[in-house]
Amino acid sequence: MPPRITAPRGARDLLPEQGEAWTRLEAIARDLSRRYAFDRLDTPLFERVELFARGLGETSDAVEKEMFRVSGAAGSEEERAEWALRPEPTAGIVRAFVEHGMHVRPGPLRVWMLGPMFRYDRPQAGRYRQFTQWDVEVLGDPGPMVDVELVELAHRFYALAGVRGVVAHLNSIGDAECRPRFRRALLDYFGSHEDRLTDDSRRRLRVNPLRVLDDRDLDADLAANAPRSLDHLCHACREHFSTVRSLLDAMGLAYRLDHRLVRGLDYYTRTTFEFFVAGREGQQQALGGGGRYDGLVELLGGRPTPGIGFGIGLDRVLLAGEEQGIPPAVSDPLIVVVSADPGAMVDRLRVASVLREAGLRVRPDGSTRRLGKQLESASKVGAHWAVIVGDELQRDAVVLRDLSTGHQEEVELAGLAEAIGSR
RNA sequence: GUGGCCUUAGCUCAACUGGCAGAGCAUCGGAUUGUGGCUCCGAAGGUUACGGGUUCAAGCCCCGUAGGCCACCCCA
Repeated sequence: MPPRITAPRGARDLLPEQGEAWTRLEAIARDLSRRYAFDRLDTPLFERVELFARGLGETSDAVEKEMFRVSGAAGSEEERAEWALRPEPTAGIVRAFVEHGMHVRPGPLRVWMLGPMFRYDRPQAGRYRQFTQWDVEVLGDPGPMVDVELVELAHRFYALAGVRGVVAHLNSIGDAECRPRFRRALLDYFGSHEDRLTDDSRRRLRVNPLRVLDDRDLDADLAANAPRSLDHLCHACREHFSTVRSLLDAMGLAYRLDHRLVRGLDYYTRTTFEFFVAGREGQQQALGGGGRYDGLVELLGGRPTPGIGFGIGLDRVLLAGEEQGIPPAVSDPLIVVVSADPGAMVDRLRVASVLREAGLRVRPDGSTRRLGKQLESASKVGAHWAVIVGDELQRDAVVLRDLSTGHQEEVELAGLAEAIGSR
């Protein structure tokens, strides 16, 4: 026997029994996208490495150590890995925005996307090399109203998905004008305490001082006394953030200020947020996150255009739901068409066809087993109804049996779908 | 990328000190040719994750690899 081939590390199969739950989550995402007036925009699963390097920042973890690289066919010009599977959606969407000159479209562009993202890190529960994200982006809207609209949208998604106790962590990390000052303050502060930093943080201090705040090994007092971005915001950023906060309050949306929330990707400016189940913040289980990126379009060669968006990890939402004991998703009632006559294949197909025409969910039993076996099998696959095709067909009728009660009666074919639908 | 724990049938797990690889559930068939869920009988299902080593003998001991999980790291 040849060696067995298994799924790639960190990638999973979606099994039939999980399908309904995924379909339900995706349906919520699609419906909310529609209700909040976002239009669908899909970009390729892979892009040039250069796009992510420029967009997310050379020193971001996503680029520095998690890039899932792909190359062209052996012998092709692209045999060297020049592409990478997308680690996040924003860079690709902004690339498309610039490439297709979408800045000339009327009004801010509001788009959504749903699909797999890839990061080459070490898998763990809730952390996969391929994971699915629902993403929304708004380009050309400086806010601050839209900032709050997005936080509200995310909250609504979690509520509909049935995850309770989701809390938004919020921060503002300034813009091109004030961020350099904040950066310098961090450099001065951590530079004078360099002996108390981990090796990793010392390295970060040189390449990206903001991310020292991400270090969870940071001594408590060192962290508590560290410069806060909110204290270094320029006037415009301070105004922006203050309006965001008052709008959140007015909308009754709870949030927690998190001074250490700086986000791992360099493109963020001003408002940043991450969503957690309250009390589980420490366990690397962010359910979603996002923020404003007012400089990214320009960075990728477009005209200066503000942007904001978020991504929600559906895998983790599903996990959180399971942990909270959310009842499993149920599918539509199933009807199985059975017959004692092995030759009645056409009859079974025709009856099934009639029911499907009426929108019902039907699987005909194609076997030649005894009727009892067919009914048993129907029960086991979870059918609610059995339609028994037999001699009654000469009178244009079949027997409709309720598999949960055992009650059955002869029903005219013409009224069968209605008879099922009315119960 | 670092450290730790784990891997036996589709699933959950047994297998004494290194001595014939098993059970329950699930699947399929029969008892029962137009009436299921219960019961009884039977079948099928394994390179014990993979590769090597020690041994008369390895699921068990040793080494390596892969995968899963946990803690880091980071994020969704």
